Amino acid sequence: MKQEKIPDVVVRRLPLYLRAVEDFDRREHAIVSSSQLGEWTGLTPAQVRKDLAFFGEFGKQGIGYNVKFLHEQLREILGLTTDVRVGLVGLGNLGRALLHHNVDARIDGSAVEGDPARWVPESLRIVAAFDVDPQKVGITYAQVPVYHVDEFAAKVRELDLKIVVIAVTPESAGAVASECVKAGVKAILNFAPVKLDVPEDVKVHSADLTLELQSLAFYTR
Amino acid sequence: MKQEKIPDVVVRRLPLYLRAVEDFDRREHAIVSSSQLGEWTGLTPAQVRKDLAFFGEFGKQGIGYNVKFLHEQLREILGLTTDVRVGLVGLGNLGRALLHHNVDARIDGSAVEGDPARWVPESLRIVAAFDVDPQKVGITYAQVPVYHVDEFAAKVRELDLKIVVIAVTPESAGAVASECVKAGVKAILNFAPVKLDVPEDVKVHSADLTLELQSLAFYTR
DNA sequence: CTATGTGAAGTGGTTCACAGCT
DNA sequence: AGCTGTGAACCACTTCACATAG
Repeated sequence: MKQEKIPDVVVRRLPLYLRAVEDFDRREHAIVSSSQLGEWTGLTPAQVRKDLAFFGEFGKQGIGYNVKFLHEQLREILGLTTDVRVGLVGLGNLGRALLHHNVDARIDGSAVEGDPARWVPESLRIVAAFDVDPQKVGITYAQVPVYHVDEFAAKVRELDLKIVVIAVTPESAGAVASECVKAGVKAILNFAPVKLDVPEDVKVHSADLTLELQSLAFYTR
Repeated sequence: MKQEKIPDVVVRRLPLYLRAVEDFDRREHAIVSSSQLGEWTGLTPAQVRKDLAFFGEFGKQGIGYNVKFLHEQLREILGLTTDVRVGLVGLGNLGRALLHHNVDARIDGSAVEGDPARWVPESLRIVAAFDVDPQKVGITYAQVPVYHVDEFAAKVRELDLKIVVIAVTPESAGAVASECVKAGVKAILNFAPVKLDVPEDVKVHSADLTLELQSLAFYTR
């Protein structure tokens, strides 16, 4: 292991490994091999090993990886061992659906089979929502308090929001992103169909439905 | 230009170019250069040129690209010049939000500034939804008829659905994907947090909220 | 004999740089 | 002079293959 910069592609695969390991844990495997993880995730065993090697030597040669140990390590690496508090801006249809998703995953949590709670670990949770609509401000939606966007900066600090989900109109998304940057938020999940201009040290992942559909359209001809 | 296989990364950027060109068109530019497109999309001019060169010689040396012509070519390439009919399986919170999104983008369509309709061209539209809940089957939600999943295969053929959006529970997603494959669907947008096993010739794009959030969490430590 | 960790080789996508057209 | 199209150089990630440990 060398503590160099971790490629983004690798970081994007980590949650996949986490999910795989949780599944093996649930199925009571004590040990997993890189081949098994590769099978599960659809990646090559070599890639699994290389990726994990960025962060340490988690396996035993000739044996494989201890499931519980690797699970803990991955949570550690991803920063999921402590609470990661998430804010949501924009309570339109999408924003509300995301809030429902947020609680649903928690409520059916203790349920059997497929156990959705596993997919949204306790540590990663939307704890505050923001909107401009006076009708929405002040209420509690899906167990999450809704504040006016004017309070955004203050609440980011007060609640120590680490990630912000942007689910507003394309026209407002840029302004919201600026607010995030000003407030010191380093990670943004953007659902608005616009490119957000942010400093290098702020990570933006975009979930742009239209872009996805349009590129899929290419493969239908 | 050489009619080789187009890399997936390139295909994923095409909708971005389309969006950029639409914006330049809206702002009444007759010509764009690869630098301008690069600026808009956040890519290098060289990459823009290389990408477009996969499909033909659309520009004029010393001049740039004709906006209207490039727009038309991109729509052609993406297969958006004819209707692309989309089906949605799963009418939970997320599915319903997607349907609203579907109409909203259309209704405010003629509005000014930022013009959301541009982001969801007429040609790409959810025209049928499916669920198992008898309460939902038979109604029309957000102007889209809701059928029972039992009718899925039949409706895919009847309505010529080209893309299917999966917004069901992780437990059912696999089965729905199989149905898609059987019905000949070649493109799937999957919102369920599971890996779908499909043949090579079927494209799956996954929009996995939890994966995105978890990988973002990495950058917050 | 099994499976990790890792240099070395390979692959594929990006950037450079320039010929050629306007 | 300005800008495209493209071979060549470059770079980054992936896969191979093997020394090493159990």
